[in-house]
Amino acid sequence: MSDAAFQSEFLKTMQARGYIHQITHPAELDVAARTGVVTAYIGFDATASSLHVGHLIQIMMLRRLQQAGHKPIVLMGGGTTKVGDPTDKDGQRPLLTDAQIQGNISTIKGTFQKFLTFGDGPTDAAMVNNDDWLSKFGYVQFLRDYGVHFTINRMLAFDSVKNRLEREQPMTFLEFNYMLMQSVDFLELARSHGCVLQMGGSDQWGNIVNGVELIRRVDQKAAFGLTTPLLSTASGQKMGKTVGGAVWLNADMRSPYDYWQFWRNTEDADVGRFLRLFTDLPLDEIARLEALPGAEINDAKKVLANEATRMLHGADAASRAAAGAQDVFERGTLSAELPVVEVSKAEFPDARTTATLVKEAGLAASLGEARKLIANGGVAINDQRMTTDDKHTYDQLLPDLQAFKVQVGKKKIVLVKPT
RNA sequence: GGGGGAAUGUCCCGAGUGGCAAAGGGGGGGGACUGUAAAUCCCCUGCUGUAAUGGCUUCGUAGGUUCGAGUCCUACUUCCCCCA
Repeated sequence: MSDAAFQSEFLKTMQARGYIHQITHPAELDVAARTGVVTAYIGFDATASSLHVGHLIQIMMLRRLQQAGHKPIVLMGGGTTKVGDPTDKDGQRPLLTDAQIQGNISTIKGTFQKFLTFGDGPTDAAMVNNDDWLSKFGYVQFLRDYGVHFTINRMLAFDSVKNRLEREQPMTFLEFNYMLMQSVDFLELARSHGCVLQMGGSDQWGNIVNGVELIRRVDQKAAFGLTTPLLSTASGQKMGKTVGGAVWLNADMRSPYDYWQFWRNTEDADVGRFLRLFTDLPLDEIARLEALPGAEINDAKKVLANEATRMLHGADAASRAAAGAQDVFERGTLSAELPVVEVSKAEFPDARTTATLVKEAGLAASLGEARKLIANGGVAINDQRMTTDDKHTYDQLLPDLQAFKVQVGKKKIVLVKPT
């Protein structure tokens, strides 16, 4: 992919900021993006009630597209989610009910409004749901209209299928059809919206190429595919997994404070890359930030955290998160941004033990785990490191908050408030 | 329809053929060193618990043999491979 000299603003930006892994017809796409409005889409399946940071690079691509004067389409996979994408999976996942899928779509939708401008204008973003067309096909009609264009020989060669077979993991016929459905999506959007480009993660390459070829073969129209590199951290971890599990984008599943923390904890070597991908800062400013020596790189991480949090949760939430972080980590004081867990005094009328507090704070799954943390020196109550499972009476509550400050490790702090 | 194999600590991979709470990895968690980073080193990783050579629950499911079963027997379930 050494398509060094792109002419279009869109592809130049995409290239410079590190979004491009593969493109199907780079030169042609470059011309299209330079001479007119390109309509492009990315599909998102509704497998959870929120998207997570793993989706963020895709969302940002749509944002870059719109910024460059083109038209983004968000495709909600209401129909494809019913089947389940087999890519990168060892086996069939439990199937979601229609109601679950509908629920997930409704809670996911809002995220896109933070990043894109929706409307009826020529470059306004649109949102569609592939259930609208996929669920209308009859089986025989679908096979006759689209099945004829796919050979099993070829489908078996795609990684998503091949890996399963090589690993001797079963792949059901249901999953096998996912690829066709995604190809039909692209064709449908090409016809109804003049969509010419599908983007996605590198694992979607096979699915995307199939759609491109379907359009070129059936409608003899230009169609393109573009994939992003697989995002991992510099030390090889899959991006987005942290102490608290997945990094959700919905505020009710991961607070702005925690979201800010996620970005603040970026590895040194990733700061520049993430600034380019996940903020709108100009490239020269990013170059300056990532060149900061030694511990000063922390300032770049704060900028990253501020910008990323602001884009998703708004300026107020971002500055509160930043101020909270300053209180907690730089001044060692309390912050209203810390999560609060309310517990009942009734069960323990006199006092709570350290282990009980840790468990109730949600920082340990069981009392045994909490005790191990204490034994390892990982627990502090009200900033006092605990080495034994002591009792804490309620007159030891922090006076201003009427709560215990429960800390596990360096970064996990919860206020436990008995009521 | 016939034959052969496989399911292990509910995150994953994977040893284990009568004494096993079950080797070893990975992942995860804690500590030390630092800069709320990485790398490195140490510890932990079934539940419960007066941290007891304690109790309880684990090796696909259900029974059986045995003082004792992940390990042996029977049936069943699911998956893989080969033959038809």
